[in-house]
Amino acid sequence: MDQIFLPLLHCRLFHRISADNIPAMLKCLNAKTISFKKDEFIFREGQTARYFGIILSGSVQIVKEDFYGNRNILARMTQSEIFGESFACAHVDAVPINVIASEDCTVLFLNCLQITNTCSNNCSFHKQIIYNLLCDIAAKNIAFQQKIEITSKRTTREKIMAYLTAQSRLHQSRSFSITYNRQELADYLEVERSAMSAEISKLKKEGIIQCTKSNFTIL
Amino acid sequence: MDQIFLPLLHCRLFHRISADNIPAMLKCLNAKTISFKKDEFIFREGQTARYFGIILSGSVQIVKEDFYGNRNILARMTQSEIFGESFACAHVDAVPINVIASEDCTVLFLNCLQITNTCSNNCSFHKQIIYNLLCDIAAKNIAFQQKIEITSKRTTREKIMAYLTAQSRLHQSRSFSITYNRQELADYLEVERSAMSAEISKLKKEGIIQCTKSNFTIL
DNA sequence: AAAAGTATGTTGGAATTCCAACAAAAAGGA
DNA sequence: TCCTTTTTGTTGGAATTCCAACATACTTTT
Repeated sequence: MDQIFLPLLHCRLFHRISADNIPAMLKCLNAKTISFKKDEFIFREGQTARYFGIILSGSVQIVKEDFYGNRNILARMTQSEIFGESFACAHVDAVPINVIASEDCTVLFLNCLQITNTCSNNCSFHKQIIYNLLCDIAAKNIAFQQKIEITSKRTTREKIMAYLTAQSRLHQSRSFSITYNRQELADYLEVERSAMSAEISKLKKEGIIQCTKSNFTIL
Repeated sequence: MDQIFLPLLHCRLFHRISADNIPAMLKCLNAKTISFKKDEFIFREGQTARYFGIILSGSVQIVKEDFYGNRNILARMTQSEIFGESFACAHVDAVPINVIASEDCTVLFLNCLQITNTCSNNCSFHKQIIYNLLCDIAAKNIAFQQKIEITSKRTTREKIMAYLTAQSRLHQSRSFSITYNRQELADYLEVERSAMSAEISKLKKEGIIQCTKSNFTIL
C-alpha cells in the first residue's frame, strides 16, 4: 500500500489534506489502479474524459498526433503528477490528445465528476481539493506558455538554446541531464530530428554547449 | 453602473452567483475600474501579479515579446473575459507576458489573493468563485493546446489552414470574419507576415479559400 | 560473442522561410 | 479633397528546414 501512498503524499492534489483522510477520499473518488507497459496508450484521442490520473510510478507523455503522423509532445508527467484533469474541469467530453506511457508505469485513476460536484457525503476535503486543482491547472497553464515561448522561436538553434536555458534555470545549474531522447526532444521542439542533431553538433563545435547523450552543459 | 454590471453577468467568474451578491463581492475583492487607450500596456512583463482583470469593454491581447523583438500573440480576450488569473493562482510573482489594449478598453481589476484565500467575512460565494475559476483556467489550458496544435504545423500554409479550419468550426460556418489583422495573425501563427500574405494569395488563386480583408470562406 | 534492433549523427538536394525593400491599397487627419 | 500614415501584397536572394538515405554507435537478445 506504500507504493500508492508515498507518491500521493507528494501529489499537489492532496496538499494540506491530512494523510488520514486519503483512504476515505480514494473510496469516495472511486479510485482504481492500473499498470501500463512502455508505449501503451493510457488515453486515446477521442475517448471520453471521465477519469483523470495520478502517476504512482514511471512517466507518461501527453502527445498530439496530426493527420500526417507528425508527433508533438505537449508535456511529460512523472511520479506524483496529474494528467487529464483539465479536460474534466473544462467539461470537454472527448480528449483531444493521447497519453502514452513513456516507460512502464502505474496510474491511479480518479473519477473527476465526483471531485467537482460536491459528493453526497459532503466531504470536508472537497473544497481543498478544488483549490489544489486550481493551483495545479494554473501551473500547467504557465508550463504551456513556456513551451510556446520556446517553440515560437524561428530557428532550430534558437529553440534548442531556449530549451536548454530553461532547463538550466530549472536545475539551477549549467550542467543537467534531460529526460527526452533525441527524437522526443525534436517532437517537443517541433523540429526535424536530423536537423536538430546537426544543430546540436554545431553548437558543440562552436563551444557553446557540451553534451554526451542526455547530459548537457551550457558554456 | 450598467456598463459594469452587464459584462459581469456574462462573466464566467460569476456563473451561478446571484446578481444581488455582486456589489458585495466587488467590495470584498477590492475592485477597481481603469480605462486604457489602444496600444497601452495593461500588464508589463516582470510586474507583480496582484490583480487580475475582467474586461468590461474593448479587447486585449496577451503578448510575449522575445529578446529580438519578435512578438508572439498568445491569446486575445474580449468583453466579459478574464486575464491574468493563472499567474495569481499559480503563485507566480512576476508576470512573464505583456497585456496590451488592442482597442480602447475598460478593465475591472480584482485582488486575487482575496479570492483564493477565504476572506475574513467567509463569504458564501468564495467556493463558487473558486470553482468558476477552475473551469475558466481549464478552458484556457485547452485553448493553449489548440494554439500549439496550430503553430506546431511545419509550413505556413498548414498553419493558416489549421487556423481557418478551427475558426470555421468555432463559427459553425464556412464563412466567418477574424479579429486579427494580417500582422497580428502572423504573430499568432508565429510566421513572417509577408510570407503569410503570399501564402494566403496562393490559397486564393488555387481556389481553396476566398477572402476579402478579414472575411474568410473555406471552399 | 554475434546478430538484430534501436538511437544518434551526417550529408546533399529540394522546398520553404526569412528578410528587406518596395508597390499598392486602405484608413485617418488636416 | 489632399496628404500622411498604416496596412496589405509582391518579389528575389540568402538562410534555414525538411526529407531521405545512409553511417556509426549503442542496446538487447539469442
